[in-house]
Amino acid sequence: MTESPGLRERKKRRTRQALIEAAVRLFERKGFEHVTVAEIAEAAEVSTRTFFLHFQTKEDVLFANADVRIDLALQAVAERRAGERFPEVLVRAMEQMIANSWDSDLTSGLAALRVRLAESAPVLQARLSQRYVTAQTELARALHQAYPDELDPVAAAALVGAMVGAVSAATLASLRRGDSPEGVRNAMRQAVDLVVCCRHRAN
Amino acid sequence: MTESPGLRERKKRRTRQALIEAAVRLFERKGFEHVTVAEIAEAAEVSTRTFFLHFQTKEDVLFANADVRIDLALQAVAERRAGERFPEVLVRAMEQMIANSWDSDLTSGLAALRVRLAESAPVLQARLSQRYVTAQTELARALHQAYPDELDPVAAAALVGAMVGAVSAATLASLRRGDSPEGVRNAMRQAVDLVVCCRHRAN
DNA sequence: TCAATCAATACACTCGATGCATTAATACAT
DNA sequence: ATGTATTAATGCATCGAGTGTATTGATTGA
Repeated sequence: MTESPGLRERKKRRTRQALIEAAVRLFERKGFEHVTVAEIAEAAEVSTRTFFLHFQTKEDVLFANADVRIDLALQAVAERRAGERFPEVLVRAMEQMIANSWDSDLTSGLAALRVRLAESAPVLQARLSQRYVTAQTELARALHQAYPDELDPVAAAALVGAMVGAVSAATLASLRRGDSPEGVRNAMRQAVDLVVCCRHRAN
Repeated sequence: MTESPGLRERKKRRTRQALIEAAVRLFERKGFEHVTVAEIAEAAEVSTRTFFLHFQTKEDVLFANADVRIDLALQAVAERRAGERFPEVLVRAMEQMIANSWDSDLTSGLAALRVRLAESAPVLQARLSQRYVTAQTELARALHQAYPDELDPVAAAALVGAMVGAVSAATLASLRRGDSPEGVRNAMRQAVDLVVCCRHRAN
């Protein structure tokens, strides 16, 4: 499937990975605000300018590869089956995002780190929040376009907002409480169930 | 009620107001990113340093006096009547916030301006999102403390997240669509109704 | 082996934000 | 009225994030 990436591309990915690991290590030790981009670059043995070649901002290094999650949700909407109603589609989209969170950020502890760091770094907290709202917005637009007759833009936004809002708030609360990855995933799933009101499902 | 503020205090408020008005005017004309703090200060005829004496960041000037809204919601929870259940309390809290939005930000067009500016200014978009999430978090904690036996922290977060998520998403969508203040308020109210599921109310 | 591409670098610069010392106007007590 | 304490506002120096631009040097493909 993937054409072998070539030496240049491999080296690029290596420096990117080195930057991420250096950043995470330094953030863990000293906190987000007390680490400069220059430090990160030095620890990764590249120039400061190179950091900004890979990441738009200092925060972005903590959200590397996280955009995939939104794409998964959009894909779930795009690949809906013929007669499927939008509540089910929305739930499937959320399940995709939850599964991906589990695989990439929850088990690795990255999600927990982000929330911990955000406690004391307003910029990071803002960026974290923005990601949820952006996901909401894009998912709402996709859902509106998939069901244009039944969901006007505002109704779609409200529906998706309730869902994503519940899940994100539950996730944050669970992470802040220090729950295990399994606990966080349970919190996410229960939030989904809460919004789907009267429908119960097996544990 | 309010002890006459005194000359010093009045002057302070005047410079604050001058900064706000200068900032809004410049942002409207040139966009958020293309206005420097130095420009704002110059337009308000104060020094750059003075700007940061009144506002923590360049974004904050667009959210002046907006923290009152969260306090109103918290107050609604604190002043709940004896036998009241949490769904009603939450709805009342939301109605407080909606009413305050209407009075201060919606009719003045400030809310619309913020959303318009946020389109092209990532920092501003992040800050805007952060405000919603912060409101969620604080309201959830208040509700949990008000009903500690019936709502554990995560459940409260999910419930409040659904409500605030729905309202904020609907608000954003409505503002982006260019709705009138009345239209936006309607969108907010419908979002509340959506979350309260099966309960209908008069227009 | 030559030319094209592109990741990484160096350097200069803008701008947001903070610390600190100073000024001058207001507030307050005698 | 007069002296003293506050404190809003200022000036100056500095840090750190982020960008524009030109350059170097290693990979790529012919």
